[in-house]
Amino acid sequence: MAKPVETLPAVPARGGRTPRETRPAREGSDADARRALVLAAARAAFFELGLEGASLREIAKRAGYTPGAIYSYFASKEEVYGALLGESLERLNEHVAASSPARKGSAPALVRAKATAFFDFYRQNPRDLDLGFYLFHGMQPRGLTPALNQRLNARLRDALAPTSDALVALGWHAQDAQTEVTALFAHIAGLLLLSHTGRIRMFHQESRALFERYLDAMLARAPAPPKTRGEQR
Amino acid sequence: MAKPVETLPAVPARGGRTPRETRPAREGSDADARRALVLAAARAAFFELGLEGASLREIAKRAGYTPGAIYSYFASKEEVYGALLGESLERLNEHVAASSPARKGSAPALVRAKATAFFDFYRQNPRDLDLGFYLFHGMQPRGLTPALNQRLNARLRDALAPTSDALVALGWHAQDAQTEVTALFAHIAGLLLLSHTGRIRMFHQESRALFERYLDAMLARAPAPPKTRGEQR
Amino acid sequence: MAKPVETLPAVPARGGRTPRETRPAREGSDADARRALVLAAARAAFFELGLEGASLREIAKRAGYTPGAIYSYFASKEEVYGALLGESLERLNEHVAASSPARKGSAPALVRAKATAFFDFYRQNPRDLDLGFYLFHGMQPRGLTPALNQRLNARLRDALAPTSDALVALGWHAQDAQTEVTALFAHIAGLLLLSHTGRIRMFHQESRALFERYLDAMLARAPAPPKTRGEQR
Amino acid sequence: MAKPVETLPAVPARGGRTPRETRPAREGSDADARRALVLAAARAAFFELGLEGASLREIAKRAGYTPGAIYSYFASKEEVYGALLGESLERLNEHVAASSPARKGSAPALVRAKATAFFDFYRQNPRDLDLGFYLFHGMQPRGLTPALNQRLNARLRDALAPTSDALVALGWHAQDAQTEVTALFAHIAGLLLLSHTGRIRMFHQESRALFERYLDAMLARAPAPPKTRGEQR
DNA sequence: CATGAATGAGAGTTCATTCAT
DNA sequence: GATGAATGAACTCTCATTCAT
Repeated sequence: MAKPVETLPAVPARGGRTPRETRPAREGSDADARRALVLAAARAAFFELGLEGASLREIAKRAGYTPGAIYSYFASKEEVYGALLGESLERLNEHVAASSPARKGSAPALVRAKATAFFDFYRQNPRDLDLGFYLFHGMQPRGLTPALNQRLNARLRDALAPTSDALVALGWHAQDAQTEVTALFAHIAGLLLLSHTGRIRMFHQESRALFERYLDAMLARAPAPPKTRGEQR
Repeated sequence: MAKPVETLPAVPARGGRTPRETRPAREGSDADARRALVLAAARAAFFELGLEGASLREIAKRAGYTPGAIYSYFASKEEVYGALLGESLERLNEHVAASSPARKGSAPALVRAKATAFFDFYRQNPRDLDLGFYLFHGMQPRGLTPALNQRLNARLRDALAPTSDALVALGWHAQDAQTEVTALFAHIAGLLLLSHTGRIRMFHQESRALFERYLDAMLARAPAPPKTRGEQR
Repeated sequence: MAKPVETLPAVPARGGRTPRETRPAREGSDADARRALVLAAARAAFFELGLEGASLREIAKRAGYTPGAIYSYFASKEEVYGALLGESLERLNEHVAASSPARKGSAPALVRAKATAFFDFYRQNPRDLDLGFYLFHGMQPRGLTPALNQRLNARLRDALAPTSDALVALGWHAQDAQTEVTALFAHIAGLLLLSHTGRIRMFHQESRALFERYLDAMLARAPAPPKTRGEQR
Repeated sequence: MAKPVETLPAVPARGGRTPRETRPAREGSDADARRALVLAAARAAFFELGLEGASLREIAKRAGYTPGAIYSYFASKEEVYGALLGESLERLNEHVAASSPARKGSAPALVRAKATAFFDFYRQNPRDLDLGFYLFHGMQPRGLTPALNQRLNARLRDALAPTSDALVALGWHAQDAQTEVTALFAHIAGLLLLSHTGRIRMFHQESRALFERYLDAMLARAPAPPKTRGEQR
């Protein structure tokens, strides 16, 4: 429900000093807040201008810093992006993992729960969808090291795994399950693609209904003879 | 109709220079062919590297030119991109406009024809989808002037209009129609999003069936009492 | 005698056009001259300011260029230094290889010829000695890639080899010969060290006599039982 | 005599902090020790990385400090280098001044004593030779102010003066004496140049014999009619 | 005295663009 | 029409230095 990431942690007004008596309580709290400030500024800049379009100077300006100051918190521009997207996928992971159907035991309900968690995450945090842009497109922009790209891709696979596993438990072949999950992800991405670009506003409200319809269709394509548990994975 | 800049002459096979002895009657054909050569090179470069990732030097190298030579044909790098995407939207426009149902007179068939034309265009020309990347995402990257961005957005709206009009003819409110069309476009974009990035391969073959299912669902939501307002607009 | 490297190749005054009729004669002659111009500017800058002290901006300014223009000729600042020192060692190599004693057959005369060639090269081209500074000190400054460093070290070894071989032919053990050659090199470097820094001027004229005295002492230390030729190398 | 900044207190073993309970009587001794700690760290860093290659951050890290803390002891990075080299020349000065021949009265013995003291100083403290690198080369690197450079040069002249004076006492013209001393210094520098770079090891043991041979040759060049001017200066 | 945050200048490098030839 | 040389602005990043705490 809460959007911890989209909500900016209480950032002290620059220059506003933390009272002395509360300082030793949590060491590094200020630093964390400032790091989050940079991340928030970077998130906005990447959102509007893209990975390469958003210069470090621009990010710094939005955060109220000099470019050099960013390097107190991150080793490189790429690492800012990596921290942002990595943390986003982490939250997605947790969100999907935490979701479970109201009635236990029903396999289709499990699939529905996982898939809906997936959808809802991006519905409630549309900027995270945008952040993963290059990742989802399989792009390799100049500013992104193959090493980081692979690390992020692995995280995305992890996030998709629970839904895929649920489908396998429902009787799908592993490969088909993966295909379906990818299609699902594509659907979500497409459905939300334009819903936050200012192109249309009202669409956003309908998107969930459209998604559920899609989900129903997918579940209706369940394999005819449900396999006995045991050989999945 | 189209501005000369936006017209794409039949693109010669890359590297296939028109031999001098077969110079066609029409003066300036050579120039057009070379212009097209540059555009083809730029299309490939933009596709692989993105708008900012593809340098003019890279584009020129692929076209067999020096960077300076590009300026014989285009005023700026941005204009190369604009010509490319503008022409792509032009072709989309024509493709959608040319489509019509087998049986005339049936309103749903018209919608289906228009929507399918839309889908097939991008299915058959996935690179055009990728080219419109920044446009579809509402981005404003460093290398793209707001003026050009708006011009391109207008073209996209034109391309979406026929389908929207067909829905209105079917009885939808204008605003609802536009919403549905945008959703349709988003669906297409999402469906095709991952189909050419190497993430999955088999999905590509299923995408049309998935699209038709989506289209059926949309038509099934047609407004109860078909209005007789005729053709507004 | 001639100092081809220290002498600047006839560089056309910037903006002075080469007459048209002479242009097709030697393609690239202009480019070579300008490359040499950059190298000469870099040599001077490195000499006065050191490898890290001489900025690309400074080098460019001395050459009458913008920093970016340097990259038309060299891929990096390090490559400028590498070209400079590499070519210097190349000339040293050739100079030593070309030297031979007046009377053939005398082994000590051969050693003397090789060693003197070595000494004279740096005596006549003192800036080359300075250029190799980091190399001779075995330093690994920030601006120098290990790869380049190794390549240059290999070239220096090649230049020292003829003298070492001559000593081996004289009857020294290979390892002793190498030690002596290194000592010789150190002596040369020390002797010339201050002779071109403006600290003293007249010393330069005496340096050769001092060197010959050192050389005599070295030859006087020749191993007692001269080995029969055959097993060297 | 020496400025407090230039005085080097007995350098504590790196990492060996003086325990608080043994705090010596003299106030400020702790501060001096910490200052020396910084100097020792800087010496090592400059030795390995050069003047510009060694960042303040690196120096501070080796001393167990943050960069800002350095400014409690030195006004600038340049001043650290100045203190280091200045103190080195000071020690050289004292070492040469303290040396005297076994048998008093012999003028050549005095020269030999002074010159040998000079050589031995650098033989026993090769890092000091390396530290004076930029000075001995007459370089003006980016990080070195002309003012400091001149101050250090004056100190070097002071250190060379006793030997030069001894030569004058032996009958040389003042100018010739200075030339000889500079040559001597160059010889020392060259002889020791490679003895601590790992290039060769055994050479180090021979260096003194080679130096004495050189010294003999120099003394043999003594002017024919020894002057009786006594002690000028 | 020492820290951690921040600055501003400057580093090497890339790139769209211009222009004489 | 095309080239090669060159520019100038912008980029990411480093570093000596300052200062409130």
